[in-house]
Amino acid sequence: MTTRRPFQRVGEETRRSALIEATLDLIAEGGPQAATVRAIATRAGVTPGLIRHYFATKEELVAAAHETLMTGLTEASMGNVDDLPDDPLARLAAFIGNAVSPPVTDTRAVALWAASMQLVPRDAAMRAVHLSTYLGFRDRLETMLSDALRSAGRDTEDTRSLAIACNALLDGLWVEAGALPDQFASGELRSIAIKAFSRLLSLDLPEV
Amino acid sequence: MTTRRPFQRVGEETRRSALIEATLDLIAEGGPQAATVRAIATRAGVTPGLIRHYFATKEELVAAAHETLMTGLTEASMGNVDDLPDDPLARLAAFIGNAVSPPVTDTRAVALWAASMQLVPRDAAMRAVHLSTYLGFRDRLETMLSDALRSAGRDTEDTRSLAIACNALLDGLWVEAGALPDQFASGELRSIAIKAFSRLLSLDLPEV
DNA sequence: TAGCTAATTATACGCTTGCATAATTACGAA
DNA sequence: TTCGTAATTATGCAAGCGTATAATTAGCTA
Repeated sequence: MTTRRPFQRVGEETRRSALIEATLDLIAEGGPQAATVRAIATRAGVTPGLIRHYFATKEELVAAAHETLMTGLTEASMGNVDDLPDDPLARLAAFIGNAVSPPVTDTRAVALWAASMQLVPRDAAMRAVHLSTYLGFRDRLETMLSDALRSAGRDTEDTRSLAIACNALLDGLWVEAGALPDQFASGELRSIAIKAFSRLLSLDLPEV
Repeated sequence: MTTRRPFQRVGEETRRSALIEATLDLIAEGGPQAATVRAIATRAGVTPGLIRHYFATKEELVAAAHETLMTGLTEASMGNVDDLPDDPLARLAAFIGNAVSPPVTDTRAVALWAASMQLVPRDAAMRAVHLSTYLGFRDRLETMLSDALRSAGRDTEDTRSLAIACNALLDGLWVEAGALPDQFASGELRSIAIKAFSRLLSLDLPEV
């Protein structure tokens, strides 16, 4: 008679997030191929079958992991912006600074994001999550942009186009910061981002 | 007695590039995991064993495909810029337009780029390649930027910072164009890019 | 025309994968 | 305290993977 592995029952939310965390860790370390059902289960301290109990398919688990990651990044970019005084320019500047500085610019996060981007074109669930998180970030940015422009008496701008460009700028800086952290002095990207936004918007954003 | 599949002998270069093309096509259509040895062989019109004859390992084939693609991308971004009249603004505008339009903005290019980005943080060789191609592109861009600024009598700008920002902007737009092609109207990104550059540089770049 | 050799096909092996399903057990409810 | 049930483990399967190796054949050379 062989002894069965002992286990504890844990709340559903705890288990789901443990599985998601394990998935993110594995992808960050070894790319998407490393995140096999068995490896995820081991990392999460459970057996593979349990994954099936919480996620109908592995695809579903990976999509959930991606959503968790991206939502976390957006929140980290928001940082303490909500606590700032009600100055649209200062708030926008703070948001920009957060988005291109640690902990948002994290090697692990960029690697994870890159891994996800591989799946986006092919996987409908991933594409849906990517679209919604992308638009979520961009919409937040667009709101701040139009607030800032309005506060300067310029409310006739094409904020959609501006938001697309600004979002792309932040994305690009974020990727390079994560991929080549040694190429940029500490704070250099923040300064570059603020200056670029100032010129893009023809606004004088505060550097600190 | 079963009949063996008839075949033709073809030059080595032809076979290699056929296999590389098949690999790129498959990744474009179904992501990296769709590019199996068997699928690649079928697409290239040969049997799987032949791959082993030209590439010691599948990894080697994928690396060759990656190099082929990236080389082609750089060339496509340059496009016909060299044939243009010697107007720095027009040349810069053409370069920008190319970088955010088909065929540069291609799903398979973005997917492959993402695949390599994910290796960059933990693979020294990939990091070196990424750094050199990144800097190569950025340096080319910086040259065009300073040419354009000088032609407008503004040669005191911090072109390094500008190039970093402009490069990030192009990268971000390029990625989104490849990841979410349906989110942007045809030519929209080109127009957005030109306008954004115009404001970033305080130059009036031609839209066509 | 004959023969040699490299290009190509054919076959098979060992692993890993995701997923289904059956067996068990922890733990709250009664 | 007992019991029911949902959470968890255990087992297995079918398919697909990359790769190794043997068998064939196309096409050049002499």
